[in-house]
Amino acid sequence: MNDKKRLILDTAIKCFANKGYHATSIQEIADTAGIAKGSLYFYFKSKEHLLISIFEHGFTEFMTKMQAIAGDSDIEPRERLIRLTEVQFEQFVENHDFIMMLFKEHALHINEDMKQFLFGLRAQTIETYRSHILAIYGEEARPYMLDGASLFSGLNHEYSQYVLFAPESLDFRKLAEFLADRLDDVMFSMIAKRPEPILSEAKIEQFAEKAKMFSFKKARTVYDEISLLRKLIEGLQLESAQREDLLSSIQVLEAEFDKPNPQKVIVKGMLAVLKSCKEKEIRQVLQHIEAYL
Amino acid sequence: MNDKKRLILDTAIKCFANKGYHATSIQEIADTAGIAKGSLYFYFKSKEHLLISIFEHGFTEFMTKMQAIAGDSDIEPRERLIRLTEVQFEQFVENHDFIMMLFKEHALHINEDMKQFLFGLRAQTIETYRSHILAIYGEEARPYMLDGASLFSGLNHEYSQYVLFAPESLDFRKLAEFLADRLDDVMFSMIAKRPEPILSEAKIEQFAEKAKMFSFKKARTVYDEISLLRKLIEGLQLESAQREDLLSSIQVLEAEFDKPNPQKVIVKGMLAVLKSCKEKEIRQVLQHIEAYL
Amino acid sequence: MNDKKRLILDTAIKCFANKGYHATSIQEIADTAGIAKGSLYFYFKSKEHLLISIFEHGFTEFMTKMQAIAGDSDIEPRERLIRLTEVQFEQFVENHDFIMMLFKEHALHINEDMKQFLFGLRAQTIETYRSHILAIYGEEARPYMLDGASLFSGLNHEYSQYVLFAPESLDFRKLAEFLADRLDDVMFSMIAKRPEPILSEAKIEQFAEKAKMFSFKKARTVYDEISLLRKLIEGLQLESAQREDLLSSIQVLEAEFDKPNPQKVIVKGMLAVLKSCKEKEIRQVLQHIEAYL
Amino acid sequence: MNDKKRLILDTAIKCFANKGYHATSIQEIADTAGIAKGSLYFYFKSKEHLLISIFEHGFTEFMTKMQAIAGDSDIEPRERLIRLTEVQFEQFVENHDFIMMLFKEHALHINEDMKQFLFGLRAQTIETYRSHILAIYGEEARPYMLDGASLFSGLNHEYSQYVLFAPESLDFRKLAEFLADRLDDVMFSMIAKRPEPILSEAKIEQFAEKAKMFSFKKARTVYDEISLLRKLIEGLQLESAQREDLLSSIQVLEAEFDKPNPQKVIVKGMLAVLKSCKEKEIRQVLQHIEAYL
DNA sequence: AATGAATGAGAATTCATTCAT
DNA sequence: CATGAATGAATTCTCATTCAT
Repeated sequence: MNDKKRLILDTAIKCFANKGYHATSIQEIADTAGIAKGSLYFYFKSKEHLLISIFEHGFTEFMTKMQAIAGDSDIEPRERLIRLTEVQFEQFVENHDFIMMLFKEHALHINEDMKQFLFGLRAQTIETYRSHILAIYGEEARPYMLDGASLFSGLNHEYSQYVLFAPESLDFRKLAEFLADRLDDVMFSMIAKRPEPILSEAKIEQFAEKAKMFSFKKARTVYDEISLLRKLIEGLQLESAQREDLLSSIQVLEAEFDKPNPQKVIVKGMLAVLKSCKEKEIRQVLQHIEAYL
Repeated sequence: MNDKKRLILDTAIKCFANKGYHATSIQEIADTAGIAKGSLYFYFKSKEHLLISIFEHGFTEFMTKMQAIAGDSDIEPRERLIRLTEVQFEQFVENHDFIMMLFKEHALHINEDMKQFLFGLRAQTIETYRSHILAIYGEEARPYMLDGASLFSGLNHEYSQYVLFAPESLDFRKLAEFLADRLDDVMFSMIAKRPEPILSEAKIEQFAEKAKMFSFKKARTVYDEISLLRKLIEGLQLESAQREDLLSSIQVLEAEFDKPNPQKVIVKGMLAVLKSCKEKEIRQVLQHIEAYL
Repeated sequence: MNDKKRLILDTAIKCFANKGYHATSIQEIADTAGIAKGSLYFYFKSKEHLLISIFEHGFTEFMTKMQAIAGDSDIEPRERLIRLTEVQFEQFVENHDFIMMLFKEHALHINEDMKQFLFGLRAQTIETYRSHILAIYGEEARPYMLDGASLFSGLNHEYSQYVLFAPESLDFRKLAEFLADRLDDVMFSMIAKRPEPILSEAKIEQFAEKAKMFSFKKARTVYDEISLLRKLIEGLQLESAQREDLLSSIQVLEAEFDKPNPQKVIVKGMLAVLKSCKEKEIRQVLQHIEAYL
Repeated sequence: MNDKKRLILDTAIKCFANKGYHATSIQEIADTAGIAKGSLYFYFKSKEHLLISIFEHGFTEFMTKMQAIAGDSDIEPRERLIRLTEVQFEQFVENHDFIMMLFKEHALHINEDMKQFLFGLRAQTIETYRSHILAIYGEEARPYMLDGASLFSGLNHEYSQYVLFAPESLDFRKLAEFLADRLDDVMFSMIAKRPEPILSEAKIEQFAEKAKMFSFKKARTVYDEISLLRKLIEGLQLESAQREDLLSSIQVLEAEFDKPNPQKVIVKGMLAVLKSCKEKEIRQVLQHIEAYL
């Protein structure tokens, strides 16, 4: 990577970490980096793409080291988990600003891709912990592997904050061992006492489902929404050409939702057509319908 | 509280929870609430104050219930912690959008007050857990009370996500008990094995210090500001023509402020000239000087 | 129409007439109208839409008067053509700036709709002249109706320039009569001497075809365009979610065009989805496909 | 001419013909030509000059052939006009993109020279036609030579469009003859019927005058400018605070210019204050004053 | 109380032009 | 000659806030 590009990237990370993505202007990044605003656009085609680049670089750098350890089967599982945690903390320090940025704006849903990516990341973390737990504690631990993974993730996340704010006062190796010991504590206890687990594959799945299609609400059925929409549009004063367009898209929409497997694209497309109406109320209804996707 | 005000507040919470504070426009809130943009300003004097109001209401609602339990000494400590956790989850569901908003934009540092407030909140949570730990596990647990509090906080936070996204599939009482059991696991283990604690009062203090003072300002006089300005400008690499322009406007500025009745126009004019410097720091100083008018 | 909206519209027409669409900035329009830049956006959602509004209003105003005359069968055909021409000149003066704008930037192909509209306009003019010629000169003139219409259009266009720049020195009635006399001259001559006509339905059609799909590198069928689109999108680096969306909309698009009566809305909708790609080349292909509607 | 220069020129013509001058970026031309943006500036000192070069080359190429014919007194006048027209059409095909560009953006008034040039071109065309008409139809045609020239120009222009869009389907010789025949029709008719002419030398002159001076400036002294400024500002409806600000800056301005060595900074500053007025006229005056620095 | 038109500062982005290599 | 990185002014557009009604 180009020096200047790197400079911009690093500066942007710092700025985003300080004030958040939205509160940081391109001008600010350029000023801080000591370059002209236009130059930034030579390297990154938009603010959004700058953020995406940050993520790409941040994670590849971060992940390569992590995965080298995670995949090293020479190391015994418990030690591997400890090393993983230790290296994670080291990486936190090394990529302090990047991680800080993530901590600050937990959900940087700039676009759908980003959302999917961040969501997938979390899923992967839990997955890694789960497999380590199975490897460390054996088949007996299977019912608790998801709870164990979540518990460890929680502990990890909590101490990460201390790592981020005052890294010099912590011995990462010791901290990782400490956390592994605590995982031992809860795992051995659960294996011994056999409480009912909280999390199951099904629940995690359910959670994933929900989290993904968030920002959606329902209150009315799609059909209610669609017929409300029709009424609203009929009430507008429109050119006959536009009116016809809108009403036929509503028809298509209805037909699509009637099918056993409505095609997402068609719904999206019709909504896009309907979005040519700027009416407040209509927009709202469209958002609601969008939520059914 | 007025109905309309409540409506705006709830709508805003929902919007902020969906898209984040910065990505939500006042227009959007007004539209969603079905009121005029101007009306919003009748109830809240700015977007910032709207957010602050959200926090005030969100937390008072949230905290009153929590504190009723936390302070009820009739309940035995362990049970109290469980109830506290349970009620917390219930509150998460009840104030779903508000909590979602907090989760999404972890650090809403709109202004210094907000920052202090959010920071204090975290401190208070840890404090509550700590005192409960001491009460539950006795003096032996004292060296581990901070680690215990942090561990519990981490577990809590992790499962909170499941609570937020799929509350209907979780039994909060059972979950709270489960988490208390896990706290038992780690506390008893630590008390038994006496490992070296990770956190100490001193370290927490140090962390607090670091986290708090990330940005700060100090009051200066106009003359301080002006001389700071001169230094900054002298430090810049400029064309001699521009440099001269800038330095002479500083001179005029100083001379003007020295007069018994500085002419506002001249000050304004000189500031306008100086604004040709796009440097962030200089801009800031100019803003400060502008404030003296 | 709102006063302020009208003011903005009129000002914009004037500015566009003076310097052309591209060379006129929004700031300039706002300044000239004596309003704030933001206000303009309250009434028109973009510069492009401002232009579209100008066209809509300009033409409806213009056309209503023209069509009242064109459709008045009480008036004898030759007199009707004269009156049409006369009123056209009067309208040129009344809507001076608007017409000036059209003269200046002959092809304001801001978007495909605009292009189609302007093109249709010309077709309609020729059509009007043609029917008048048939009515005036009878069946004998049929072989020359297209040439006649073009000749008259040419004469008309040429003298329109004088009308626009120095209307006060011209008597529109006399000018219209003069032009009608000249049409007589050429029509009678052609009817008498029966030269080979230059234009035929087929040639006009051919011309229309060419002119419409201009800016196209080569004429392709919809299917070619769609498969080109697929290739382009497959070549992009996209998140799997978006990629899937795009590819399935292409599939729907193909399926729709395969049907005997493709539904316009569905095509529009799919195009709307595909427009999320901002790539220049893709955009172009989308415009081409749009043209098939 | 250098190969590379020719390449750039041709590419630019093509781009300008496709999208218009303003809508085409230098980057686009460079990309299409397959050269670096900077290289373009080696051959042409600006986008404007590139356009001017296009015109120069386009017209010299175009005109040399035309003028060879126009000036060939061996050819009998009517035949000369036909040949002229024929060659014109041939040239249209040969320089298709260049002509297309002219048709698209009818008035490329990039600067005053360009305007004069394009205007002169039109005048010259009319002049050529006029002299041919006199030569063909004799002194009797004198009263109608201007109308005849305009009529022929109109016919010519109209059919040029067909030539541009579908050249392959037209026989240029036949078309030219056809148009000459139509000129015969109208000229003989006018000579016979002696209608009142529409155009006269005086009117053409008047038209030229009007068309030429659409924008103009005249030099004033600083003091004139300043007092104009004061009048303009006094004519504005302003808050008393702002009004005072502005008027006092005008006073300072006047005082400063009265001094033997006006301080540049102060002038600049005052102008900056005055720029808070967004009025177009005021802005203009400010620019003029700025020029005195 | 409520509205929505109006504002203008500031945001992202584009682009002609320059310049060191 | 050629390049492409760098610039910064200008442009379109957004949005929190104000204000007359």
